[in-house]
Amino acid sequence: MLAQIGRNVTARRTNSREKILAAAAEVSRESGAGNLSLDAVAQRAGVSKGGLLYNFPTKAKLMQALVQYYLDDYEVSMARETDPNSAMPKTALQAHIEFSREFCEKPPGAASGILAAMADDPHFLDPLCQFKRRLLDRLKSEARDPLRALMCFLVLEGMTSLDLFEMDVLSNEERELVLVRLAEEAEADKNHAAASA
Amino acid sequence: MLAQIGRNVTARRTNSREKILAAAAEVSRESGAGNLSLDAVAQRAGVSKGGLLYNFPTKAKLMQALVQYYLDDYEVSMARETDPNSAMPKTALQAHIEFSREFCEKPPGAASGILAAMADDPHFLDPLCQFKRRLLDRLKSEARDPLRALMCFLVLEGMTSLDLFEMDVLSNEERELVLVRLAEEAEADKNHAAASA
DNA sequence: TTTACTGTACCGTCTGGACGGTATTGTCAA
DNA sequence: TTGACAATACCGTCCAGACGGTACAGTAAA
Repeated sequence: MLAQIGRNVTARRTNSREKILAAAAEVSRESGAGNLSLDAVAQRAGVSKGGLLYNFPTKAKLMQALVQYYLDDYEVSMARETDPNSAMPKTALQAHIEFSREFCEKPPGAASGILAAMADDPHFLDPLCQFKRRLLDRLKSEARDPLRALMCFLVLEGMTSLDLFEMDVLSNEERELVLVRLAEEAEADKNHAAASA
Repeated sequence: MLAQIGRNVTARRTNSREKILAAAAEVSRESGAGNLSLDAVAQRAGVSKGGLLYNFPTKAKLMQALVQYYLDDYEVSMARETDPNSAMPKTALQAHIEFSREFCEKPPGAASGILAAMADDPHFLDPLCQFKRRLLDRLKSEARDPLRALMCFLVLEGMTSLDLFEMDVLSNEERELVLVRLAEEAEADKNHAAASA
């Protein structure tokens, strides 16, 4: 019977939530961040509108979850890459560079949810703002030269924002060139930190 | 005095158009980029809805004008600052830095219209995308080192995108530090170009 | 007379979300 | 073990209101 599949209640819900979140990002990308309707999301997610509202009681809750989803994803990656117990722990800057690369290589508009949230109410981006500030502080504190760290941060910020808007301004070669250059910078920082330790 | 200025028909219209464009940006900022309604814009601009639709027959036309308005502003500034006949002609990079500084110093969300256009339909940003690509090519061609130019471009892109989203990530000091650093870079480029000429 | 509007009334469509229902699973006393 | 009840995870329908856009009559300046 179906019962043999260990699909317990929680897993069911979690699955639905993720499906809905992914669907919301897709719809946002396709119909414009400001035209995200619950009906469209529900349909795309293969869920009824009632089911959608069950998981996210209001549209605002959905938007918040969309931002949080992105943040959690980052936080997990960052923790994993910089884990001092791992074989090759990275510095925060190295991890950030890697994450930015992945961000740009992801299917276009994977983070369109962020835009949808912003379109609805700019305050939904407040957690993202605080997150970025904390990240920047960490990058500055780990670097030889805080200004360089700041510049690196902004370069990546520029790159990812172009990507977020799906503005194909940079070629792949240009992107790669920049990432390699930043990686060198990060490597130098790392060696410096190791030497002075 | 003011009456002596022949406020002709065109000027009247132009005035209305600018008032509407400014109002649209304000409304976009206040109610979220995706919640820009024609009624709200008309009210804010002190224009009837009929008058709004007289100037911009459809919402799409308004959005396009919003983007074009920003682009024209930039183009005019750029032409003025880099005019070889002026006393102190700047390089494109120097002008771009200056423009980015002004962008960040403007009243918050002066360019929210861009976000509103994007929220409605991402394709409205196509002209902006092409514009950025042309700018980047110009910066690269004028610089000693194309990669450095690209990095400078991205730093400014990151700075202005944070500003566009009204994410107060950078302090004023940090912004100034970055701007000064970029200005030095641009100055070095300029001297190099002058020496090799 | 033309231009550049104002003001009002209206229409069709879409949207968030409230609501009532239902099937499945979990709990727990008898 | 079972039967009553409750919680979970949805489905499908409905509706008041908002929105973009149209139509049209009026007006004030050039």
